[in-house]
Amino acid sequence: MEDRTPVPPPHPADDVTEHVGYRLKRAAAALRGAMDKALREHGLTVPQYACLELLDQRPGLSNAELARGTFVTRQSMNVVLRGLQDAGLISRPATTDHGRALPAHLTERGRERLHAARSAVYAIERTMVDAFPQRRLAALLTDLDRMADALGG
Amino acid sequence: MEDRTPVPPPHPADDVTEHVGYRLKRAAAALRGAMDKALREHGLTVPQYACLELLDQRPGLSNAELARGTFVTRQSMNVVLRGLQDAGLISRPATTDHGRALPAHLTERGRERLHAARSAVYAIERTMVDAFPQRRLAALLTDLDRMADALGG
DNA sequence: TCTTCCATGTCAGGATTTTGACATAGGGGA
DNA sequence: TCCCCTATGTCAAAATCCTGACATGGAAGA
Repeated sequence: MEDRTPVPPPHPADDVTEHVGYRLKRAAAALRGAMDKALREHGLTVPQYACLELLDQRPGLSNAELARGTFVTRQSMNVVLRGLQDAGLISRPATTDHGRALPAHLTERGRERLHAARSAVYAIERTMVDAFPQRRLAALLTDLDRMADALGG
Repeated sequence: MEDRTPVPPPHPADDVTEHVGYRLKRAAAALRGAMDKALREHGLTVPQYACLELLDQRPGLSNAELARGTFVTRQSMNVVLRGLQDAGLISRPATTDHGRALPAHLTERGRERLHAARSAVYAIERTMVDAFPQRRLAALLTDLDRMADALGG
């Protein structure tokens, strides 16, 4: 169709705020802020919630796997897990008979806390999705993924 | 309480990785990582680069204004500015005759450093944009903005 | 004028995250 | 078997960022 792009229009924009990176950062910052505020009322931080959510869907994940799933380092996830463990929201065996990875699991308290916080987070998700035409949702998701893939995410 | 949701169609996905928030976080993390790696070769951090870029387009911005423009707190931007000032990349008057805001400006060294780093960052931007159909770029930008606006960004 | 309010710059403290490093466990070849 | 390579968990130190707080400058209104 209109492959009529004589000049490189991707982003010759003279204004940084027109760049994809800037918009992405802005949206991510807004999301982070909203989640941070909402989760504070449930006594959770964003990484903690992400960890619980991941463990709920895929029980038995190890520290390193959780770190990759939440886009932080192993070391960061390690302190997050300790916090959750001290709060009694997850459990981890002290040793394992095979390998080094220690599988983590939600406790009953962890499940309850997650379910309580989830509604608040879902409301935020809903707010985001309702902010633009729904027919574009699928495209948005795939485009975000493609960008991440292209950057080696 | 809440009447049970008749239908949660936006994203009834059972998998967290299907959520907009997750994708957004993933893309932002990938971008951050790529920029971090590229800018390190130029002796800059991501916030430092963002600050220089903003100052190049809008000279005279104050600490608080830069903070809002880069989505960090005033305090964080303050240490960033000190670092840039110590490195001789920006200049800030010690006092002002009117008000409290201290207008910052790029030095010649700052401009040179920015121009050098800019090419690396633009290459990343290009990689992102080329990862999806070009006709969707405008929609993506506006949708990201709408999400941020909806969340109070 | 004076008083209230908001924005700004800055300090102090703590929380979070990262970088760097090390030892261990397991798999795959030579 | 032995060696190499990768992955994992963990420690230590530093960097980064945020929350809370305070004092100042200016504007708006009584």
